[in-house]
Amino acid sequence: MKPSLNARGTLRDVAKALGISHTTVSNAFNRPDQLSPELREKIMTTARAMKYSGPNPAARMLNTGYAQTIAVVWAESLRGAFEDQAASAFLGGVAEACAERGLGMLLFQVQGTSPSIIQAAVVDGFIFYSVAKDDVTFKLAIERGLPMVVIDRKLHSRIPYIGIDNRAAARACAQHLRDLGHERIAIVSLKLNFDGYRGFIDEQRVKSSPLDLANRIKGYQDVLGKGRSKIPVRIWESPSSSKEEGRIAAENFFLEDDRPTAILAASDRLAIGVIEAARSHGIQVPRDLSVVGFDDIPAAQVVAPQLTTVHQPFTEKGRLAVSALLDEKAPLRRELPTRLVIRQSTDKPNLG
Amino acid sequence: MKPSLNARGTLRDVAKALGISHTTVSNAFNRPDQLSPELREKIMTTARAMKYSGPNPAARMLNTGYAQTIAVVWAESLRGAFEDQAASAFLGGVAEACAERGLGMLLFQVQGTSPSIIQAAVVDGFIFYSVAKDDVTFKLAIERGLPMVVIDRKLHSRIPYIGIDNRAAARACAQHLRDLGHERIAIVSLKLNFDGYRGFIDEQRVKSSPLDLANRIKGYQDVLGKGRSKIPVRIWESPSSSKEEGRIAAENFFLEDDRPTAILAASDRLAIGVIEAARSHGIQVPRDLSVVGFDDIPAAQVVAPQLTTVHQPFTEKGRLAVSALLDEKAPLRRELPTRLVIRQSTDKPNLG
DNA sequence: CGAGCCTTCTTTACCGGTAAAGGGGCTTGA
DNA sequence: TCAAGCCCCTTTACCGGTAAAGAAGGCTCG
Repeated sequence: MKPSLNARGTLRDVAKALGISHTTVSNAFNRPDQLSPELREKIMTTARAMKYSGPNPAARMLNTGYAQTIAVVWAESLRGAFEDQAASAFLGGVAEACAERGLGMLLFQVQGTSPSIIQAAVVDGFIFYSVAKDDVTFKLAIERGLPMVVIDRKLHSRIPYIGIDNRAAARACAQHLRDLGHERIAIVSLKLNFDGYRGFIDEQRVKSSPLDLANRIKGYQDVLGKGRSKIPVRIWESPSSSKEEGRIAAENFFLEDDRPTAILAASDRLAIGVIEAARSHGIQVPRDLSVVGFDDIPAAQVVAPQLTTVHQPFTEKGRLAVSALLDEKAPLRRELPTRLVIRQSTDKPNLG
Repeated sequence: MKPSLNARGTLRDVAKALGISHTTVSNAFNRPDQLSPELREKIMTTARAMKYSGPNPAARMLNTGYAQTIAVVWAESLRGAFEDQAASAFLGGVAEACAERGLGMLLFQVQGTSPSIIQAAVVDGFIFYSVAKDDVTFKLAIERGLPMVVIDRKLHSRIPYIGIDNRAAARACAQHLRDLGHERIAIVSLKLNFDGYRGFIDEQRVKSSPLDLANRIKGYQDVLGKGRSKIPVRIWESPSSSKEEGRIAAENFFLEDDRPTAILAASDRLAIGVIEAARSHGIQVPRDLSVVGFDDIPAAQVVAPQLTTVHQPFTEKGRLAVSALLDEKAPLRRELPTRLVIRQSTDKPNLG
């Protein structure tokens, strides 16, 4: 790619062509009230003729200090984010809020990219989505001293946080199953650490997880581990949120002697995978197996049976992230409400 | 938001603190081989101590001419794009290609935003997705003279275009239905013009459409309107691609005396809506009604029955868009291959 | 032993704008 | 009638860097 930015002449060229000061040309573009309408018209005409398309954004930014753009930094694969309806909904909210404010939205993928793009980003602020505390990118962004917001993870006491009360939401899921009468319940967790582990895990791993997502599992446990009968729960950890991972997890539960009558999945995508695995094993949902998801992505209403899940306001989360970044009076930490949506994938256990 | 960019001092401040030339500091960051390792180390330490986090991106860009960022300009609501798996897949491809090249990806929504953001965008090039020929944004971008690519629409003979052969793909869909023996076939079209029309349309509207999407309908017609028996086809136009619109379209076809035995939908989202409408009318797919989609979004495999549709390589499209923008040798116009994927939503017509 | 060269920095000239202050001519009002 | 004020435009000083050329000192090598 050739340096085509200055291929079209500059503000000064236009000024020279008209024999006027370059500041006047600048004013023609930025402060129409500072010059006569006639001259302004003449300038605009000349500019068009010379194919000058307006002030160089970089130069302008150098003066004003504003990029009119905010960055969204994505910890993992952006491509994966676009495939994930939950992530997409969040990004949609950010996009919407940006559009309303006339801002651009710059997307960065951390994984596999040089962290220096963070330093090179021409932006006014950063929104971090699911990055680790010790992420280089995060540190670099802090060093830049620009406004920041972190989503779903309380990374820093001085940096605004937006998330949900995962634990309470998860409790509602588990309670729902318990109310239905389930006693053999299994859990499919999302990743609890950065080691890419896949398999059965114990309570210790949940306790020591640095991720906020662990609160979902803790929430399940809050309900299942107390009351008249403590329910021994098997937990499977999936390294990522996808149908395939959900299927793998389910297969492993199905192998057991005492197959669970219900499965709590930490995301809808996992839950959908569980349902598919059940189908291919001839296990009927919800008759033989109840499944609860988390997130309430659009697909939750498309699968058969429609998924019982926790609705979380992803779009609103995105919108609030922008607000938290730009509005001085925005609160430092904010947790959005969630609600359990009971659809068709849960029912009383079939003990026949 | 306060102007926080220069809150941390500049390259010159660091130089002054060390009593050296500012160029040397610049070199410390950009050309380590131009100075002694010891001095570089000292500079970096001082910089860190002074909370100087590296060269100002805007200033750097002003010199180098590169923003290390490309823009994706979206004609309609970006929020809608994130909800649409087809659009998301494309964006995912762009994101992936950008990440590989260490570029940022700037997203713009045209709708409802001031077009001037195009002029203000600190970018090296533009990818336009489904914008109209007379879109102001598009014109402004041309004026800026930066590299451009247009997706799915041949807007300009000199600007690279990436798309698919909609007509041929659509022919394959129609042929599939015909091969199965269908004679009463209806079409649900995507928008053919910018007037927001919803309802039955005639052939004339298809012919006069300025959009490339019209070629899907033309492709259907190619097959249905020829051969031993011309099949009279009813066409419904939906203003946007969504389940709801598909449902509305289907409802209108179901009202007719001679209900179609098959429906060709111009997108999977429409097709899924059609299937849902059928279900709520007690019409079984594919026994009573065959449905063909277009795009092969992930949801096409999640719905029951799984959708017969045309697979198009969205992610690849995104990747190629970036390549077309940056690689000098990329072809000016390129059409990607598609293929008909036959799943469970189509069958022989039930004439019983 | 001195020319030539490399290493390591510095000087100077931009990049393409914006902002604040300045200045000439004309209107206004006491 | 003359100072004050306004309209329009210009001058000047930056914004925070990069790049090319220059200079001082030490090294190599014939």
